[in-house]
Amino acid sequence: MRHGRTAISSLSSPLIKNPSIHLGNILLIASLTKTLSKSGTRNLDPNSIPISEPLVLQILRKNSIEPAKKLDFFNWCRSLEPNFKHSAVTYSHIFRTVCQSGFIEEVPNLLFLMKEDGVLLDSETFKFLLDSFIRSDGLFKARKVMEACQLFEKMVQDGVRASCWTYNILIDGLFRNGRAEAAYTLFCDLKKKGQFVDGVTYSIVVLQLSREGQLEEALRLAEEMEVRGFVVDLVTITSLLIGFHKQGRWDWTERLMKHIRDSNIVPNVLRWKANMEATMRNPPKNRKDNTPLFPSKGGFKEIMNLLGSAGQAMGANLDSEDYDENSQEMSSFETDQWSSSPYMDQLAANQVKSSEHSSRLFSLIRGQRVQEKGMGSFDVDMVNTFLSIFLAKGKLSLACKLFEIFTDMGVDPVGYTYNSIMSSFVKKGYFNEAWSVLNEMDENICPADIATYNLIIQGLGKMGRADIASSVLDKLMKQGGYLDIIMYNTLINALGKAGRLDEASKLFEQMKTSGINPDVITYNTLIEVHTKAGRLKDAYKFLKMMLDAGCSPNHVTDTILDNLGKEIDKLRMQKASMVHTNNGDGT
DNA sequence: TTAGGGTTAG
Repeated sequence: MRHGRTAISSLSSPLIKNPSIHLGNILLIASLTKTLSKSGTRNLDPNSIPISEPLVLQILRKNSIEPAKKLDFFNWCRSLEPNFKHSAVTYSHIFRTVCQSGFIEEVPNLLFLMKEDGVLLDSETFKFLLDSFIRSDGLFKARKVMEACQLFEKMVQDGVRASCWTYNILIDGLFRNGRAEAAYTLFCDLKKKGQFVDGVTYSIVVLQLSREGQLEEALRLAEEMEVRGFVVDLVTITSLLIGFHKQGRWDWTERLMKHIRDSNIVPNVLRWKANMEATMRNPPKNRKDNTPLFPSKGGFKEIMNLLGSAGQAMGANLDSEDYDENSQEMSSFETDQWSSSPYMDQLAANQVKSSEHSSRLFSLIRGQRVQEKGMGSFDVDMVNTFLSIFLAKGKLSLACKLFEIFTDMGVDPVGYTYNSIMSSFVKKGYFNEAWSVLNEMDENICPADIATYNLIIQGLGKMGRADIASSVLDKLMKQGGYLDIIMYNTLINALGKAGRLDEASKLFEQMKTSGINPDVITYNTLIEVHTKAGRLKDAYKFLKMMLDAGCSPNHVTDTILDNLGKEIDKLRMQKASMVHTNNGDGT
């Protein structure tokens, strides 16, 4: 009851002047009254209900009230009387409400009001806001790097305590949003000052270096971690191992072992992997069945329809007959025969039992790390990681077997697992399989996320159906989704490969206007598709743009530029020979 | 159950 004595009924009159607010608050007042009578308030007199903080919180916590109306209510309370102030808890609530429901643009104004109310942002909410601004996990999360940076500076100025945690969100966000330079500089500065750097900070930087193929530097940092007393843990090691794998440098694991104090981790990871492979080498039961992977409820029907006649085949189950009729690519499938599969039956029938032989090898209790419990304690994320490594190597059979073991242990595959499997089907050109998984993927089992959409676009691009991609995008946008950098890059690639270079360039512009900084992949893709199309001037234009933007080329750029160089030479030769021929004619 | 590992380019 710390705030005013204003009665609700007397407040409804000024609101009527603003119809939209009025409508929202009629509902709120009704709900408020209901809440009060439920909580046993006696002699409910609408003229004497004070707006108090507990009441405000009660309203804000109600799931049945739309976020927009909560915001209306929040502002309405504030307009009641000049002295009304929301509390820190209420601000924390309203921030979560607006961020989680797509009203992130309300944040600056709310911060302003907060300052006016003399309320200081607590560090939890600070972390939450920073995270909302800079990361892009879900379909509906906004991503605004510049705003995030400004928010960060402002908060630190206002006296909110920065921590390793907040800096890590910032560094990771900068890396993920094409600002590697800024991220790395920040990391080095913090290190120099000896502040706000912990094992996770190192792990974030090691990951980025590994991704970029800068393995020497990544290893050096891992070594530095040890020297400075931070544990090189499983997450960091996994990042490095994936980097090694991508460069085909498994031999580097020895160097890694030398650097790591806990000498058991790397051997354990490798032994775990070897055991897994051995288990999978045991002849699978290979019983063919045509049971759908997932209980069918449909979904993505619209996309299937768009594909027209090709869509006929898309509902097809995993049936080996299909492959023989298809391209050469398909016939290699025979040598990498997965089992399809008793486990899938179980999955479909919702009867997942635990199996005897495999559960001893892999215990999947989330959060337990290998250094604590030895090799039986990898978590779900670890399995997903290796699944991806197998898939990237094109070992679908191994990957599917792992998937079976995984589900057999009673672990529900997460969306990521489905995305991985579909994605590698798409990469190998098994579109029917990919679409059938997609078709069966019920929104309730695993909601489609941005990665799902990304692989659809990738698949459509590979099928040479970039034309359909825009329809998929429409569907995504209608659901309130947004495009992330991977989506843009994938689309640009798909359009470029389809020879629709102007559209690709248009998308590039759109990407910049929407505040997403093109990264090295964007530029590489643009240079590559323009080179292949013989538009060398344009290719060169994008190269220049890349350097001007301060985006450093990487090893992939080298390969692409080699090709560009060759094309330019070829053109010179042609010109020279033409001149030569002309001269020859002349003499 | 709280920030980091698994999706995009050659």
